[in-house]
Amino acid sequence: MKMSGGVEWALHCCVVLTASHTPVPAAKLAELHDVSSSYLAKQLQSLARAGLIHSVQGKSGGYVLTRAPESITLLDVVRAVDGPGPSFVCTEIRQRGPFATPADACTTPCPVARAMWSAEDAWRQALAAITIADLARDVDATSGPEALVGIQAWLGGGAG
Amino acid sequence: MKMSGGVEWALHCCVVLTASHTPVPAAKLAELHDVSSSYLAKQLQSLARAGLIHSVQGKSGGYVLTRAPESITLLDVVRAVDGPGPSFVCTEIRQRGPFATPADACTTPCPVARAMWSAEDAWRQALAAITIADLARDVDATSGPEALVGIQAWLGGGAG
DNA sequence: TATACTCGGACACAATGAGTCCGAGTAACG
DNA sequence: CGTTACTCGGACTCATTGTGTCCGAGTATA
Repeated sequence: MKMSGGVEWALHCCVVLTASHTPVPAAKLAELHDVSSSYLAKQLQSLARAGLIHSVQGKSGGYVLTRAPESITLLDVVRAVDGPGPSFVCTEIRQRGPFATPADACTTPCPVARAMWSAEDAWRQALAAITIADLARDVDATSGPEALVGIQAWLGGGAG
Repeated sequence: MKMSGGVEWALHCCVVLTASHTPVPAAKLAELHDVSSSYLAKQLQSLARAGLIHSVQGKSGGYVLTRAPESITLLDVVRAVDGPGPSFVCTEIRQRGPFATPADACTTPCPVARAMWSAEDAWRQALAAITIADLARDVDATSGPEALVGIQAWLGGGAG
């Protein structure tokens, strides 16, 4: 199992967007993180499609958070970028082979699938308990408050 | 994020192996589940490499569980088949770009990675709390005890 | 009205998972 | 004791998905 690397980029972008109330172009976010601008655009599009960020077109356009950072959870971002479906998919092999369980008896999901999904639920619950605001606070504590302030100024100014 | 489909097969095989104390060939497990014998062999090899099942070669060989079903957790199987590494990988983008965090300040992991890994830990913890014996018990309750008994007889007998 | 800048989706490439195959080794059997 | 038939084990090929790139449509600005 391997999570899409775009999730990391998207999360960092959300944290950075916390520091700006004016639209930030994708190119600027890409330069800030030193990643491919074209590919980052794809992740931002996913976030926009999910309604987490709003796209502003035109000359001084870019992306802005639609909600308060406190009301955007990691689960929202992961679902938007990595897809909403479950990672474990049940192919119902219990209904195949010489000892296939008859379809009548399959009113409840396969026990194997139930177990795997319960673990996934624990994962999602943990993700839903953390917000972008929590991350921003944590970054502040780790790198010092001056870091986000400097980024904020850089985002506002036109220079690279 | 997508989990390897082989995990499902491996789990079902472990449950089935619960019903037999004599070696079961991979071909028989494949026929029982109506899946590709060649591909299932790969998953069984992963389980054997991880020490969860023991391979017996020769004419009446096959696979047997090495430990009691109560002491084999879903996490063991998932780690064996799907790989032990974390699904979220941190590329340390905080150390890149114009506002890169200096390496000196990176004594602790990136806050983003910490959050994602904590969620993964919750997932692993949930998987570690469920054993193959639990699954077998659940299958018994769902499909009736006669199912596993029939399979047991079929595994022992030579007929298809 | 012209312009320059933005996003958005459509287009290639690479890595990983899915599936297959044949050879090495071993226990049973004559 | 030799033969045989059956087993696992690893090496190979193909399909799918993620990664990365590109150009065109649209809009606020000057």
